[in-house]
Amino acid sequence: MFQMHGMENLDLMGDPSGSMTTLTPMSETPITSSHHQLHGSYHSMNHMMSHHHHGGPLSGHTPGSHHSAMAAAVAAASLHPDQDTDPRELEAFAERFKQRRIKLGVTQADVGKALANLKLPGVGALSQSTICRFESLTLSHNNMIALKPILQAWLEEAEAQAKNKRRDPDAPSVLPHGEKKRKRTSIAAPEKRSLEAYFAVQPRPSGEKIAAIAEKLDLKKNVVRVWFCNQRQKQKRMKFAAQH
DNA sequence: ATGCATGAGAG
DNA sequence: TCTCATGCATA
Repeated sequence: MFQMHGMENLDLMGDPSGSMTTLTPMSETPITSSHHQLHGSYHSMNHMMSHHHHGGPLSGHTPGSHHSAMAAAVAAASLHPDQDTDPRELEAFAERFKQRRIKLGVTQADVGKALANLKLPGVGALSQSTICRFESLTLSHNNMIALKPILQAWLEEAEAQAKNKRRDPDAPSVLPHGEKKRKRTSIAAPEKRSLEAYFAVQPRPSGEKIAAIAEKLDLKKNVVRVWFCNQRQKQKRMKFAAQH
């Protein structure tokens, strides 16, 4: 149970040129998102709607002069860096968040949608995936820090309204019909094991190595490239980060 | 809950 | 090309 699949005699591991590539210590300002999109009609809408995160509105300054409710959140985030960037604090908050969210009878998807209603500058809706990942700490440290004040703002708002026993029967979504759906490639277990073996010795293979691996495993080069990218991202997620 | 994918931004 | 934030699709 340890088959080194397609690693036979392919010199994919040797790296004479010492291509250690970058070791970026996160020099940018990856704060949060700004995108609104509900359901995917990924047909012709796929390259125009998508997302548009990064360098988001929360990246350091408030465009224009529109601080309001978020000013508090932003202030909190910058006035107590220690507390807000502390992995344990994040972990504690994530747990509290989830518990209170459930107490309110709100789903992860609901929270994501509700964020858009908070009208915080540059803060739109988020997906169920992201809320789930926040709660389970499976986001990067920076991402957790960026999302915390936003989710905290939502939580406070939601609990305030819960007291007033507010209820809003929102209209169920009407899924746009018959649009092409994105298909998810599934990498078979044997191939995945090989990829993991390669990754263990070379997490950042060059384009040529990727091509070689792809051919060996009979996978699209892009699939292999993306697999490595996602694998690297995984390594950086809080859960496995040796920070706590 | 998580696998594979997209796209903006930065080299 | 890579990273990073994020999401659709699916198990």
